[in-house]
Amino acid sequence: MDKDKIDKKDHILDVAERVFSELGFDGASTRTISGEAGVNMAMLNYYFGSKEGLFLAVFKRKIISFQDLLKNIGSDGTTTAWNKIEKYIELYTQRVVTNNCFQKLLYQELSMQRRGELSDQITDILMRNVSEVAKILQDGIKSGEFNKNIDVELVIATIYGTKNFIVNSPQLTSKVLGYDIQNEKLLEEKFKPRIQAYLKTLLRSYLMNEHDNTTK
Amino acid sequence: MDKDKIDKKDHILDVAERVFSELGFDGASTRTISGEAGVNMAMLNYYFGSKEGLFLAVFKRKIISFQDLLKNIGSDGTTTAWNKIEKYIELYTQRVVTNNCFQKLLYQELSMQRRGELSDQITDILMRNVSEVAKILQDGIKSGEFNKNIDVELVIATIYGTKNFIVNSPQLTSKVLGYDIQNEKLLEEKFKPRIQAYLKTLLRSYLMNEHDNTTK
DNA sequence: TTGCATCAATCAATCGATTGATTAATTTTG
DNA sequence: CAAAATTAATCAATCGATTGATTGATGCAA
Repeated sequence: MDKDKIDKKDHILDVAERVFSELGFDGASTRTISGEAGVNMAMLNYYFGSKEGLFLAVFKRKIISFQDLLKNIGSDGTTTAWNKIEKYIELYTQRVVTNNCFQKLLYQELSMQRRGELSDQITDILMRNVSEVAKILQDGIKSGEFNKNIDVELVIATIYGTKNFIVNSPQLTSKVLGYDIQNEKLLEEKFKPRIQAYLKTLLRSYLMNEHDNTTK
Repeated sequence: MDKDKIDKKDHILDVAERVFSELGFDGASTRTISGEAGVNMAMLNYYFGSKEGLFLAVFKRKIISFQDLLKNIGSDGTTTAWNKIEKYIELYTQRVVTNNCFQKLLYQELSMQRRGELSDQITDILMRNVSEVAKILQDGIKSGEFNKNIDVELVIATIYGTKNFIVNSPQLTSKVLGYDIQNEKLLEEKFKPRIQAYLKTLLRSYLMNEHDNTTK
């Protein structure tokens, strides 16, 4: 049945996403992926053409959900810039919790500039996210809600970077934080509220308190 | 002569550092490294035991000098905690500018948890850096210099994460910042002063301004 | 319905290439 | 000479990919 075929492809993509996330593109062999997915090696090439084709398929499937989520952010005209930032932090951290394997894979791949076409696609999509946040910040400056001297671009680097550091080096951060970042339950119950509260306090301090930031 | 041997080893390490940085651990074959270094393949194993040993040697050479510098900052009893943080930011960003290829490699490797022993060793060494900063922060809290509600561990994640985000996804951040992060001259002249000023302002706001951070 | 053809799906087996590592022979050095 | 350094050649292992054979389901003709 056609449904079975789609389910199987989807299952392979699920497994591939996890294995790629854990081992990277090079480290994840087609044998490992097919083995863990419970399918014959040849099926990967049969369905996706090549290892790289499989990798791209994993990404494209996710990319679609990216773009849908994007539309709900920043378009609300009835609230303050700070409320938008808070809302964004909440949405963003939630997505990290539920997709942290993929998030890791995403920035892993982005940091290896090999496979140029793919890197360009990822960059373009992430740029839309970035532009959205930048717009919120700039609106907040214009309205006087935020300090006029803030470094918009580096604030964005802090939001994404703080999260990435934790997600992409779980071995290190688990040691630093004192609990296992890779445990889903702990991630949801302990990490999520903590980083949400932290990012809100950190950004409110920087964006809304008085300080001189003459150099830029 | 003994000096020649050390020089040759050092030359291999130089080349290996560059090739690893460009291609990652997996992508860099021992043949490529030995070829570009102009030595026989077997010399890598002769000197460093294995590919992993070579990688570790590259890593250790880089990290040791930095750790000495860091310890000197932390142990200075004549200055404030904030001055130590400022000093650390300066030292750290300088390090990133002159070693950004290696910095990228470092966190690339850390984000792949494969090669357990290697990851563990990297984690241990980085933990020493982290602990040093944590100690400065905690001392600042005790002395009343910093807000008592700050999230020490996540502040560290912000310092390292902000930098990593920029260094590890240069394609994206170059677009965001408007200039090429991979250009050494621009990195030194534009990026370094900018991120130094930003991190100082950001952290001073969070660490020293009044704010409630009840949730943690 | 029966018999035949078609086609996607799946499999074990194997391909050539490349990997990191090792050997044994050779050269250099002290 | 003896030890250390260096080499070419080769090792077994693994990689991604491809092959030809087989399966089972489907459609169609008689």
